[in-house]
Amino acid sequence: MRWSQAFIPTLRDDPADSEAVSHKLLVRAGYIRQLMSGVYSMLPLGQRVRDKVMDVIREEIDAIGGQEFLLPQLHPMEIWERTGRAETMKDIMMTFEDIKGSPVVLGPTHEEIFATLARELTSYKQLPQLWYHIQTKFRDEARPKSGLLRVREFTMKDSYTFDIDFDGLDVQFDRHFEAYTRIFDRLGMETIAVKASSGAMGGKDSVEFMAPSTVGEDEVAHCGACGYAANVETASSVIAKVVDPEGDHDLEVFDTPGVRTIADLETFEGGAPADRQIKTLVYMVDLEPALILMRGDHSVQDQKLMDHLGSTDVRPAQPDEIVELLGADAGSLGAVGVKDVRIVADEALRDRAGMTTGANENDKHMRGVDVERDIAVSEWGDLRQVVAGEGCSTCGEPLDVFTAIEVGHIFKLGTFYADSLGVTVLDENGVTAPIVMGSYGIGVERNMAASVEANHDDKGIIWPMPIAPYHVIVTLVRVDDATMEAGESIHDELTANGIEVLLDDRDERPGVKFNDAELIGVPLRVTVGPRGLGNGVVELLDRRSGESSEVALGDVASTIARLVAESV
RNA sequence: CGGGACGUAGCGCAGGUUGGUAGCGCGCAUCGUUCGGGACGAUGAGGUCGUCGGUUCAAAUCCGACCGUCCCGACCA
Repeated sequence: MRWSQAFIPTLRDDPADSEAVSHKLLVRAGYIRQLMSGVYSMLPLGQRVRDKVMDVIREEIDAIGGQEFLLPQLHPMEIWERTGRAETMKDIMMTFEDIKGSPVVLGPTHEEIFATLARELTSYKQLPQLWYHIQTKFRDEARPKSGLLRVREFTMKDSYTFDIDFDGLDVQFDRHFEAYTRIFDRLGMETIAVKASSGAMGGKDSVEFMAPSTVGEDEVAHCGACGYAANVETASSVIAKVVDPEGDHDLEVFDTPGVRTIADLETFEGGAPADRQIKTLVYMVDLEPALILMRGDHSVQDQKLMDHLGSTDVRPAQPDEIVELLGADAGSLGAVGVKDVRIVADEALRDRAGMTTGANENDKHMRGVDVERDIAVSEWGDLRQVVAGEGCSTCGEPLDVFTAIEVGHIFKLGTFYADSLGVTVLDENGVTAPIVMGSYGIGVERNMAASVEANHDDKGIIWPMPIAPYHVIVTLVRVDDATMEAGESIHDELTANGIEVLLDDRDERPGVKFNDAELIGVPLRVTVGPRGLGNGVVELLDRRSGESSEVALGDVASTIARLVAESV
């Protein structure tokens, strides 16, 4: 491809409405343009990378036995009602009515559709199956952000497995785990596989592949010593026990004018350190109030709370709901003496004594609280948000906590879809058995962006060879006849060897061309100019290392073909 | 959905408080000089100032409504 004929609109300045590095670079380097919030056009370079990401995924899923389908983007609402997900996913579903007035959904995912096809499976002899497709998904995210990292229209590879039993599911799950590991490696990313909250899928195991990044939306707790890794939505840790004063503690209410926070009470005369306070939070769980008790210096992890309660209808109570329940405002709340309300206490409060907490009267607190003696705890749970430096629950070494991008997610779905859609086969005894399903997703464009997050420098993108839009860029320092001729012959020879070449034949100053080459991130650059040609050589530059070497004209094609073959 | 910011040429921005012929840089076109790390000179093209309404002799500027985009939070298999 000749750059002079290509549409590669590079920009000198960062776009004003971007924050994430991958967003800035993909726009500046001419890969993408935004059409509306969370919706992007793929320009020619972007489309080439997208295609390559899909190729990598396709190769690895084919390698574990995948059969590629292409399912529709338009779904009848009715099929979503059958599994109940029309309701659970209504907030992100794009819907409209067709000309007859029938409700239609722009597919946010395809479990229902694949499961429907799977009803044609009739015998255990046909199992296992591994089906997948790469298709556009629509999710009306409340808040698209960070360029391609969180969008409303995107491409996803989603695969689905069908087995006669859970042992078979385990095998397919493990194969996907291996395939995903290879995919992210080829996409140039370090990923950590973490246990995730099973969420509303009702499945058993769920593993997320996380690429550490400051712009990631998920937080991961990771132990460098033993390898324990979990989304903070499920992570647990061990903490040092706080030693409470010995002896008897008498309940005592005392005045605390103006004290509204844990920190206030720490510094207040007669107050208590945060780890000797009880934090009382009011939540509405399935529309019923509940008290959540935490140690003063701990935060409740909402997802852990939801998992513990077995409900997704959980929210903090409104100020007026709090007053109605306890008779005081947030800042003066406590659970002592509270009856007929569900009280859930964090494990860190077990056996604690002589604690301080709110007295359910504004500007008053209560000291001398022995948790088990004074509070009618209805259940205990691990509700605490893990913090960096706490002990690993497996080996005790300090945990690291960092943000990461979820680049893939694999689920053991179990028989949820089999049950709701009637996906069954006859087993070897002739008995009807539900098919056991797994589902496995990778967002294509999100992985493009995540790869850029992991592969760039201050000059621009540094694509890993397997997904680079071109393997090599041939930069002509001058566009005189001799240089052009040499450049064209290198381009032709490389192309004949199956190398993808971008020939920068633009009549621009060398600095402009070098900067553009670095910005768009092609891994190899061949610089052709009169200076080298006089000696029969060109310069070969490695984008990532910045190392360059002189290569004789006759050796260019073979040298590059070897480098590309090594790194694709 | 709550909070904040922004919307003026392809891109990045000024102008707005004090209403009166719409500006700067980059990019773009033509010509000339230049040419191994974002050149220089000359000439030029390009804008319903987000939309609608109001105030006014006169609105990019003041007022109102709406639309859009980004950021923080909430939400999110």
